[in-house]
Amino acid sequence: MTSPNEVLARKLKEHSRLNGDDVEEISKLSFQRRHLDANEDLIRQGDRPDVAALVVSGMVGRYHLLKDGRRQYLSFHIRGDLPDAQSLFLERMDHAVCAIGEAEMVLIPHVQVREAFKRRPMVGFAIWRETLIDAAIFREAITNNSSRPPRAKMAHLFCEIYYRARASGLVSGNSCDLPLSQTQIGETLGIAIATVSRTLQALRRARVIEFKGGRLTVKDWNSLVAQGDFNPEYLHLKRAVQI
Amino acid sequence: MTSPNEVLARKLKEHSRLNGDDVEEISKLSFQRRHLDANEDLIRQGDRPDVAALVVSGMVGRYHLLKDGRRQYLSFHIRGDLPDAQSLFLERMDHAVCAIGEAEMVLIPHVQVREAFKRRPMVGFAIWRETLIDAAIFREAITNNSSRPPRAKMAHLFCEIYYRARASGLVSGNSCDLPLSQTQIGETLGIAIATVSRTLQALRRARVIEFKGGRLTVKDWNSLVAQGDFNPEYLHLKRAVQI
DNA sequence: CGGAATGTTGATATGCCTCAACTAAAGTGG
DNA sequence: CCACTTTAGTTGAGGCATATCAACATTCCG
Repeated sequence: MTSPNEVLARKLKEHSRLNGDDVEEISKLSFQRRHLDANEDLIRQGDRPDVAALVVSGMVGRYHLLKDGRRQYLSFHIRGDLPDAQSLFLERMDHAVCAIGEAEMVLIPHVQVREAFKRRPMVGFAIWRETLIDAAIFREAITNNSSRPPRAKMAHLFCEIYYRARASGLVSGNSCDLPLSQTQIGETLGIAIATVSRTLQALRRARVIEFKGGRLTVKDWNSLVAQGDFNPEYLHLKRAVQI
Repeated sequence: MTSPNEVLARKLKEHSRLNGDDVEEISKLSFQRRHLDANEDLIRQGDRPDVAALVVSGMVGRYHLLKDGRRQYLSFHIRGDLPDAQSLFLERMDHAVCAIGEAEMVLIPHVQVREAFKRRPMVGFAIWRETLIDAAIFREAITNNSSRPPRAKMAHLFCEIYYRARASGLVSGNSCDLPLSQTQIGETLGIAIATVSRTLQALRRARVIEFKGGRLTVKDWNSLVAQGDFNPEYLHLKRAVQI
């Protein structure tokens, strides 16, 4: 059983060079565990957290709440991700974080993380880099949601989720967890649920993916990449992932 | 005439607390000047910059280049902004930066900035915060482009630009520079140029804004805010700006 | 002054949304 | 464990907003 500290160190190593002392510093972080039921909010818009959350298992999503109550999902996070790392330096949450399916989290006090930065600047830079990759993912979402037709949007979303899962060792065979509902996919890509349903069926019929029971199965990666115009460079991983 | 160092310090103070030593450290940064013609690229997708760019005057934009040659603009930057601060920790550019109208830039070597972080961690945290606010702006763009009709999108865009200009002291009377073409507005919001033209006219007819000659004039701020569902909290400024 | 870039306008087409009715699956309590 | 309720997904019909296309007007700039 890997500890949350190891989970974090492993994730940071996907993009950053950490030496023994850095990993040692990470291993000293203490934390509190937190279980999330499906759909439960971890943080709400306007909150002022004093802990940083780390995903240990399951999936969480970030979202904006609109005036009329609708949601706009912004990103999804898996094991090793820090979905609210920004709260280290931005007081108030400008968005919320909720569980997609059940999730196990770990909460690390901000003060501890800042102490770690002082002793080991590389740890700070690695987490900074993590937040910069987040930003790159947001940029890609702008492009995806603004300039591609529904089928390409969806293909791109699946590519990103699958690729990141793969990089984190969460793909088995050719499938990974993805406990999103079709409604949530619509709220992510800015398309109506009816369109989500029909587009999914088209992708299924074309034998590109399978998606049911909260799992995504990729049957034809090359086709999915082509249809989503997916180029993983924006994820800034140290080494390209083999799929 | 304010120096680029002062421009940067002033900007960072919009969201971060810096003491005399921090400002002193910023004032020691040396740099190279760079003029950009309208539409000239500063950096391209794939580049590996070893300097960080600071906008001294004018406006620059970040954009993705799509397979078919179209552009998706991601954000716009004014005096004091660091449009490629991320390059401090992400080697390769996943997007390009170009001038919107003419712009004066200053290029600060990465090594110098990193030295400043070592001596004055608060300077590093302030720039980190700056990149986190960037990310918040990207998130807002996801929501804007994905879940609002054209008129609201455009109103929101104008709100953000005007509000940020105001915070940086770049509004005179009730107008600020905005040298975007209608084509570029379309490439920002993901709407066709014909729609941009018609929507602009609607906003003009409603006496909400004026937009010509590269300047944006806000005639009815409250109406613009209402139509764009604009809430400036995501900009994370220390104090709300009076408009 | 002439040419290119930018913006305007109208006509037409269509992709996606909306709505509604239905089916299937999942969760709940007796 | 089954009946019932709720939630999630599917399907079709229809309308509308926005894209597309094309012609024209205007502004900018050399």
